Amino acid sequence: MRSEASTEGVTVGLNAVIVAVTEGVPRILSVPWQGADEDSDSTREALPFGLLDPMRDRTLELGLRRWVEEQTDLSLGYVEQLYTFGDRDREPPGERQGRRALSIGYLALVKESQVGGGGRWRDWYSFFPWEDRREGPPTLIANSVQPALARWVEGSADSGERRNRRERADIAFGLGGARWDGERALDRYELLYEAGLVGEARRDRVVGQAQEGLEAEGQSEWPNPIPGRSLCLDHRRILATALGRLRGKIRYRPVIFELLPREFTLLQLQRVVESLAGVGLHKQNFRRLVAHAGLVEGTGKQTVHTGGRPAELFRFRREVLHERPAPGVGLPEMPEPAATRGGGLDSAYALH
Amino acid sequence: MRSEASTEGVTVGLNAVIVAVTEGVPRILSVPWQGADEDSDSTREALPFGLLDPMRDRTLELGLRRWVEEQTDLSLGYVEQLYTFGDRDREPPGERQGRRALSIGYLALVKESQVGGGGRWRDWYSFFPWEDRREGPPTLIANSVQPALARWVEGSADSGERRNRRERADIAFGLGGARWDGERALDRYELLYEAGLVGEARRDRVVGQAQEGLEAEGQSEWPNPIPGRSLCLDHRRILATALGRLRGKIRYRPVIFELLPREFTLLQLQRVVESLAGVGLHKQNFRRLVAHAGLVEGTGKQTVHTGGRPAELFRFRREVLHERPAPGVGLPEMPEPAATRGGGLDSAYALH
DNA sequence: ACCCTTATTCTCTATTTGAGCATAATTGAA
DNA sequence: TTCAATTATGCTCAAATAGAGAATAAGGGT
Repeated sequence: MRSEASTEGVTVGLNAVIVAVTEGVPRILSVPWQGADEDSDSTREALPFGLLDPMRDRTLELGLRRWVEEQTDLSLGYVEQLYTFGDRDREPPGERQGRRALSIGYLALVKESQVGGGGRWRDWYSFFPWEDRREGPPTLIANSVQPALARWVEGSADSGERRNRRERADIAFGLGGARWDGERALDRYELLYEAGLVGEARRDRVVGQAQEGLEAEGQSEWPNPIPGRSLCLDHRRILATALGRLRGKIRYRPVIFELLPREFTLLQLQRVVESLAGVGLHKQNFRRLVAHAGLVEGTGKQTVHTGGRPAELFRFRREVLHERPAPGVGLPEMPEPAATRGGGLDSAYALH
Repeated sequence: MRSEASTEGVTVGLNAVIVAVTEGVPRILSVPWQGADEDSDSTREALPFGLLDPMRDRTLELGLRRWVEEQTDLSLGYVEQLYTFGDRDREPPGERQGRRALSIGYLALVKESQVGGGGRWRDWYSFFPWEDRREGPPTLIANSVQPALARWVEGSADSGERRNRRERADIAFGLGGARWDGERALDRYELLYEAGLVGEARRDRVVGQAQEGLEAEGQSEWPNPIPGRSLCLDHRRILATALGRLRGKIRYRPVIFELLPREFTLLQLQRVVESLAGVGLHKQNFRRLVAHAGLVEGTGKQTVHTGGRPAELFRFRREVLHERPAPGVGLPEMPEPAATRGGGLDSAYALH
């Protein structure tokens, strides 16, 4: 059961989403990019990446660590493989040079203290403004995303396809009575890509999956993109994958402490969780949750106060790994967002 | 920030873990294997796999579907990418032919009706006998795994390393007061591999990460492997990844219905969940859970009875995707396994 | 002393779990 | 026909968890 095929000319790129949280802002490291993208300045930026050296790197993760440490002065703590992307059509035409490119995305977490002046630490939400709901659902969704998606839904001639699109849009963005699910960050980005609502789609000549009514190459017909910084190649897709994965992970593994100093206040911890989850949390209940779950333990020490009563310093409690099968900060199911209710796109269904 | 490296000679294999559940037994499809493994018959079997044809396959997943459908008469429903493996040292020496092999693992779910006579549908737990706890913790753990791991722990000269090993073993296998976590199937397999307790380790000449006291090549010193069917290359590792991932997934996405006919009884549903999760569930509470969560809805129809009172037929309720952010069967945290308590390996800690 | 800010403790209620008892509807055997 | 076995389904009760917020504590500044 082996099919013989020419696998020559495959290039393996290792891409790192390197995350840190500073002052409540989740940030990722980006680097300049001198590729052949024809698009504007916004895509002249990339995730740090390098090629796998098959003769040198014993494992993929070691390869990643090698050149991250060669090229930055970061020391990566937690590293996790995310996904391998290899769509032929997800590269800009200028980049395709006869060889097929795979990119393996990695998620790496570093502590705030590692955020130096060197690289560009971009606010993660500058790439996905619709993902930050700490202050409630962003107006961007009601003002831009929802109408644009509605147009995309209506843009299909086939009524079954319209239902399908409406369903996907509702579930991804929590419209029409559906609830917002922070972990679906990739679904949301992919949907916008398919609908031609992000710059990369235009660059790749994506025509929203049989986007009837629009000419494939009729560039004047492209809808206005939703705001949000682009990246070269498929790097914003990798970034969305990382966001969704990390949001899921913090719920059942104590990875959040990789982003914090050894000792921290509960509010610091809460802010880091909130910044990644993209939702605001109830302070007293959050405290009860992490304390009761045995995730943290108090050191006797106190902070030098910054504003109010001094807070106790806590540290991660390693023993929790013994006690619970899935120790994490178990985010609440967010309260129903009053804002976007009702005006949704309505429903149908398609799995995947 | 691109490092130039020779990426020639990389081969991309697409591997499928194709899962079905029949009569309460979770099964995966395997195929014969004529590779250069020197080991015994047990490794002459493989996951179905094929090579990516970079010129032909537009996406990785399409490539996978192409040759699965070419080579079997299965129609894959749900397909999900698992992980990309590329350790140089995880292939048997005979297989390394100058080129580096990456394997991208996929998980695919098919319905019971697809299980034909064609392939070999192996009981998933025949590869991982320690993972099936439906009848409580298997005696295999207390009888074989625990003592063998204890020897491995003691096999290190360095006391810090011993603590580290003990910690990992405890958490992975739920020993020493730690709780069993079904999703750590990969951790468990990797631990056994490192400890030289599975056949593949011997084949690959792994010396349990600085296994002092054993000669690297002194084959007579190898510990007896833990029972369980082997596979060629790193396929058992992919299989373990799939098991852990699927166990996690059924908790928050309704993928379980991909394995069931369109209409089913609640007991059928429960048996499928149990078979994958590897634990037994409380019947009445399971019923309450899935009904109350809105995951299923009754059709008026009844089964033709098989033994007792006829059961109502249910079907998956698509609308649940609108109502809950993470619809799944939310497994309970298993009751404390009375059997393995107390006799554990004791504790220390190491993240990851 | 009083106000502002943040921390921390508690209460109260509603919901979700865990466990098990009781009842219902079949089939097959006595 | 009646009973035993078997599976389905409904219901209860207590414990644990989650959501919301009041009340109190401990700092700084004016």
